[in-house]
Amino acid sequence: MIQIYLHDTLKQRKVPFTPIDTNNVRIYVCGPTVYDKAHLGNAKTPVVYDILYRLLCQVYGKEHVTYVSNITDVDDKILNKHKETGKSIREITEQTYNWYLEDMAKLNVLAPNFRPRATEYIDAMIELVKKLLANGHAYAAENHILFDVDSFAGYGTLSGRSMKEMLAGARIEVADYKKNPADFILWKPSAADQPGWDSPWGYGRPGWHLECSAMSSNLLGNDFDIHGGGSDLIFPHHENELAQSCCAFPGTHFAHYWVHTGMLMINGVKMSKSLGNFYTVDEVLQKAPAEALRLLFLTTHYHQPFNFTFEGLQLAKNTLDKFYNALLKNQDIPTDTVAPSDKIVAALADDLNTPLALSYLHETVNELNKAETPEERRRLKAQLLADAYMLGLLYNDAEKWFKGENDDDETAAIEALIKQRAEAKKNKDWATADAIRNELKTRGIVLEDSPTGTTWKKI
RNA sequence: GGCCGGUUGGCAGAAUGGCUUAUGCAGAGGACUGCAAAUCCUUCUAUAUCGGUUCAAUUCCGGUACCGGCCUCCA
Repeated sequence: MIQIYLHDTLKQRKVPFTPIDTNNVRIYVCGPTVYDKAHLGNAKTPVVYDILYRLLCQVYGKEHVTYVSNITDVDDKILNKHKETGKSIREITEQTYNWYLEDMAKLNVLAPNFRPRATEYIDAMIELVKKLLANGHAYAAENHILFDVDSFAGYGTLSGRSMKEMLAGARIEVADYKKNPADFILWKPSAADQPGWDSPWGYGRPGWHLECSAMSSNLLGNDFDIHGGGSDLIFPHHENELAQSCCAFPGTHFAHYWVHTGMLMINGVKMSKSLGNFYTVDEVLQKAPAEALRLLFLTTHYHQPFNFTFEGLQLAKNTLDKFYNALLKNQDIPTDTVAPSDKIVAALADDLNTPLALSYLHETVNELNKAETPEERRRLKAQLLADAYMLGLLYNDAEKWFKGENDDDETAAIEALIKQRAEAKKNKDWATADAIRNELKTRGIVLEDSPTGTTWKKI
């Protein structure tokens, strides 16, 4: 069994990955807060973990991997959206959730085993707060329940900062009822017109970090293998999850490996809602197929910041044109199901080196283009598709990739013109032949002549 | 201010204590083609900077510069 290496945030270096139980490898990834259409950053992270999921399935077997990715559907941003638009909370979260699922499907992200929603785990969260109060890690102040940071010696280890450092440059406005400025909210009161649930501490709602602790322990157990998310979640979100989970379940370690993805940048600046420099997945997909966006995400190592440009998106599209062109030329070759190549698996096992894996894909495509015998083509085509599957690529039909969804009339019209041109070519009437080709080109259709005839593609 | 990460050719982006530093795009030349397109072949260009360790560093260590992230909601 191949050894997987991952960059662990806790150890701040690449380490060999050893699951707690190879029969049930468990991974939890923080999903989006559903209050608005997903932006590119919201899409990049699930694409990265989709690769990790595919790798874990390949190495340990699909039935031995449990992948959980949550949906945050209780949050003040949703509340604000409700105030702005007048739409009900339920309407906002349902709609946004469905948009998110559509985006994920377009990006060929495999469904996790569970997509738990925070509102379905309120009882579990209340239980967690009770435990923390009972064992002295939480306290009540002015109707809030707060986590007592000083009660957990390990606080700050994940994000690699000491309490002193955090306070040094802190810009937080500190509520005066906090014993320590870093104490964070486990449960807060809701006004009558705000969403809330009855609890031992009155009508209220959970603090942000609580849901992931509750859902991970319910679905994966108190100790599980990998916890993932964007690097902007390291502090305070993951630090706080870690603290409250370890304190609620003494003797457990919560996640054994922490994996974080680099931020998506626009013109060298982190893309974020608060800065307003963001693109939604939706609007980007108006300009290129989803697969091009997926491939673009994989051209940079996940741990690095990723700079998004529309030029890059176009290059990714061109790369896929090259790949699909090779598949198109070998359409008639039967597709065998084979295992992914050792090289691809090794590249991904080395902390998800997707750029290296992509370079192998290029090599295979080049070999396929050069292959002379049907046996060779058959072998290389199968290899290419198996390798591409590990990256979640080449999931489209080659012919559809180039021709799109056309109605029969359009197709017939194009083919009639190609037939006319073939006649002209036969008579060496190059002027007519070129005129037809140019006419089609203005309609975005490119012709390719070959010894066996002429094929067409949409650009 | 504190903590963390980065700096590889025209661009994107891997890898590596020494041998030819991938891969893709772009550029140059060629094959194929009626001409194209697609494809194939050949080819030019890079390790921020200054020190240290070493027989040998782009790679390890330290300083400097620049860039970015986190420290507040964020994937």
